[in-house]
Amino acid sequence: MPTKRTASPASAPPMVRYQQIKDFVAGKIQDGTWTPGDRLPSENDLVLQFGMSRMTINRALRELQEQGRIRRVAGVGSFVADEKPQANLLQIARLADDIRRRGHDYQCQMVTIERISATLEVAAALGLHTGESVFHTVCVHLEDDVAMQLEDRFVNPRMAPDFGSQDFQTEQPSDYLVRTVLFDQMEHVVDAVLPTAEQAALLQMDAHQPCLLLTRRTWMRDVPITLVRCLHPGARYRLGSRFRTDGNAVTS
Amino acid sequence: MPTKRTASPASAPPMVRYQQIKDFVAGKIQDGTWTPGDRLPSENDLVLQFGMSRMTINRALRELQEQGRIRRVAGVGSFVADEKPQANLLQIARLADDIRRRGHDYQCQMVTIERISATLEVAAALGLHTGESVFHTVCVHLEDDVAMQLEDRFVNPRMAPDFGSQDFQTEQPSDYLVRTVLFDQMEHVVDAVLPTAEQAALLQMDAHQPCLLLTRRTWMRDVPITLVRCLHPGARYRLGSRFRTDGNAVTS
DNA sequence: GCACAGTAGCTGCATAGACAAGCTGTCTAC
DNA sequence: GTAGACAGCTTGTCTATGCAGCTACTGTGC
Repeated sequence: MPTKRTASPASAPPMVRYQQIKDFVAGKIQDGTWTPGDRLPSENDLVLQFGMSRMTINRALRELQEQGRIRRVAGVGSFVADEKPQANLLQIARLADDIRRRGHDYQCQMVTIERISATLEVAAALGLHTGESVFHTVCVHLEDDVAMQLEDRFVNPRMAPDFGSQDFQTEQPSDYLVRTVLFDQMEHVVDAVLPTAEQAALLQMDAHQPCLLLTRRTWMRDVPITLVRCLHPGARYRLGSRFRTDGNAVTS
Repeated sequence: MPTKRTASPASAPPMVRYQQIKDFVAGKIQDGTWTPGDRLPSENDLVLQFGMSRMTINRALRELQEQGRIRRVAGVGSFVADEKPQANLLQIARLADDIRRRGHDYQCQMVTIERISATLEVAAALGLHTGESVFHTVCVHLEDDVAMQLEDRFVNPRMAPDFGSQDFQTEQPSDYLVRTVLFDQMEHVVDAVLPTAEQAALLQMDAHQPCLLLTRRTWMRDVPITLVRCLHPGARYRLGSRFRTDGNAVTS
């Protein structure tokens, strides 16, 4: 069959074929259809299913492996990787998992759940106009009853319209967003700051001790999704990353 | 011509063909034969030069682009990327360049250059025995005469035996190391701390204001090269990174 | 001198086929 | 029953070729 490039409407991204496969697989993983350890269809299965060349399928899966989303073993197959979505960068994705992995008790205290008018700063960060309505949550993450993080989150209602009607006693805001909203871009900024008196109280710490402030923003196709400010007592938390210059994360 | 895979001796890495091209190009960049902005041979040039298929050349160059080593423009050509070795992560590589890029004045004050016996902590970080000799430098980096970073560095003399005999008035320790010692692995840890009185004095800051402490270690083939502790006044400096989940760095 | 169309060269993507190499389960010879 | 050979499936790599889309240059007509 001769190559027949599907003409791409100006509205949508070009969507080259290997990207379609990447999105297909990433979507299955994202929505939970395929879970860590599951076996993916073989390259030849996907060739038959999508009618593409094996080289195209191969490129898609190879890039997914480079991103750490899947694991491939020659002679065996491809499998959904164990979850560490952003392990390549600062390992912040899952404070809760991190705490549990160390064998400690994790708890989350919701402090605030509300819908407010965006301040100038929040509006700018989320690409909205000042005064537009945004979701706002505040919660404290505890390790063995010691406060590790004060999470202050703003969510663009255009990207997560049902955010306000969730029960955040059973599921954390971050887990809900990860589960329901895909993102393709992320920004981290790290500051060292002193907490306000109120923040220090919520974190059960001395207001004169320094904190790490991690500000994270995420986007999908250049549309902002969420702005989170995570405040960590400096004495209790640090950020780290280790990697090889060839781009592969260090496994140890 | 039929495919004729060159048998790989057990001693050497497999050296698949696209990797040969990657090494060839990376080597030319590393040794300075090709400098940032230089145009690479076109894919077809390399096809002729190496006698490989264009798809093989294409894969090599595409992966080099994903690593940020080269820049490719459809219809124009491939070029050596402007140097930012670790731009994918925290953008810490070159404080001096960063300051100059913002159009400000940069200066470096050497505070200490010495050879000392490794403390327990330093020995552990550099994989040496306590009491072994290590190089130690301290310097302050200034932006428009304002202290931005206090750099406290320990260097493994096995990896950089001539480090002690350099003239650090003309070249910074970090530049000398980047120029002479390759590394293939790097670790970053970020803390929020209060400076000691001595540190605060060197940084011309209030000792009660928080600092970002960035601790970086580098390795070559699992042998530690250097341990650096960079202390930044929290009010004057922040760390940031932005990236796409498809692995490509965000250009803006 | 200038605007514009044509063209050559480059990267980006896709294909079909082939061989290599690793793993697993089966089947046979003993 | 067990050890070893083998077939079959998987991923990894490479080739030769083609088209599409982009950019820079060049020559032509005015």
